[in-house]
Amino acid sequence: MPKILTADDVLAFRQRLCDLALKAFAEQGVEGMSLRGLAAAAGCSRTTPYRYFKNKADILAAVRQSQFQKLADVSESVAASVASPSQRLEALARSYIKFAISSPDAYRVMFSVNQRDEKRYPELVHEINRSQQPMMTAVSEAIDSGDIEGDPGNIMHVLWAGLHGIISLQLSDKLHMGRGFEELSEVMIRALGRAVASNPAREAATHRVKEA
Amino acid sequence: MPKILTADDVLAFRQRLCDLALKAFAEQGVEGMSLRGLAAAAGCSRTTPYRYFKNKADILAAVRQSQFQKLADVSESVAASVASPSQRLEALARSYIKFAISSPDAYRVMFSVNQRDEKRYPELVHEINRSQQPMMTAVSEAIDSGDIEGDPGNIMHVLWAGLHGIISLQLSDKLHMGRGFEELSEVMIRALGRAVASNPAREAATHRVKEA
DNA sequence: TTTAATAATTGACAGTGTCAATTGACGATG
DNA sequence: CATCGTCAATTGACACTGTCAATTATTAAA
Repeated sequence: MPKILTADDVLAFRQRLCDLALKAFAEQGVEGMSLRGLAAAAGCSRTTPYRYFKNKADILAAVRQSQFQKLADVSESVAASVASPSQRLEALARSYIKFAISSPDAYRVMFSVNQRDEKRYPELVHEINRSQQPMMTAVSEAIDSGDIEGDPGNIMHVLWAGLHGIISLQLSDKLHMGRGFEELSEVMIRALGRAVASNPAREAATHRVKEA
Repeated sequence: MPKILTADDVLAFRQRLCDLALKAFAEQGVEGMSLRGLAAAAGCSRTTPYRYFKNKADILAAVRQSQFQKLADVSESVAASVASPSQRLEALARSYIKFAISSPDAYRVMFSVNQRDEKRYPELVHEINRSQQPMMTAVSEAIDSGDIEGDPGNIMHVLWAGLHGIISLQLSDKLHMGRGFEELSEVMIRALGRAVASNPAREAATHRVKEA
């Protein structure tokens, strides 16, 4: 162990702890993710992590930030590869779903965790925003091109809400039937696309569940 | 304190503890909801709750069961008051949203809580199912009447996923703009209605749901 | 080699969930 | 009325946890 930690050493150990934390979270939930257990798994003493993180909440925030960063990266990459705003929206939705399903524990730690004082971690907030921006931009462009009408933030949130809802269902095993999830994803994606494409002002005050 | 506890006494104390638990959860989250704090608030000693509940998880399950029971009751009541399946679906969606928004803490404890081994609490599972059944029934009836086509469970889940997504957004303060939530709710409700009513088989051969 | 800085460890404390042993209250019984 | 036996309630205790202060170990600089 060197006397002076290089910045790389610090980052490496932080990343190592984050990986162990995610694994512990996946296996035993937030409760089971104990600092002492983490330290033991890392092969160091109990309080060593305190030199790299302020406290337990700090570690959790770092874990979440790291995962949101991954999601942001892949989203930006997907967004850069599709020109048409509407097709880009669909591609983003699919990659979002793929990300969640292929890393269920990451998705869980990102969203199913106490986000009471999230704003105390500006870097985390930044990554969260960055992960949403590609979808936001696609919606804005669709609005500019006249395909959609409404507030970009709100529309983006509706899309995201639908995705999040169906992903949550899948991750908590509410969908038993094997290929139910793929079908539902398609239904949801198209339903939301249709919601975006419609003009609520025209249909005015009466809302219908069914339309002929 | 009487020597022999009547069944009513037991239920009363359980309910009392559940109320205190919900309050603690609302104020300090799951972590802050400590058994000792609960006991102190109830005016009894630390281990007295152990005579009424097996452990902490048991209390949480009871709290959630109690809330799901409320939701099931109001849903059944709403369902009984609307004959038309499609209108009933819409009414159920609105009452569902109203329930969540007027009791945000209850909603949070119902869904944003570690549901790892939920199946170990059959009564809780029963209330959860009961809370979903009115919507399920409405969807089934809509299918029987030919308005909709597809698997009732899956369609119900899509509806629920959308509602849950937008409610989650609202409860975590992601929607800043004052009346954003009402607008989004309307968009979501109509979008989902349209999803149910549409026939994707015509658009693409891979997925199906259908229209009137 | 000595020194000063800093990484890492250990000690300690308050707080938690939980079980075992103890105390306390009360209806039934002699 | 006094005693007993039962069950509710309390206290004691243990193994945990997060976290800070004090201590030790390590190593670059002098």
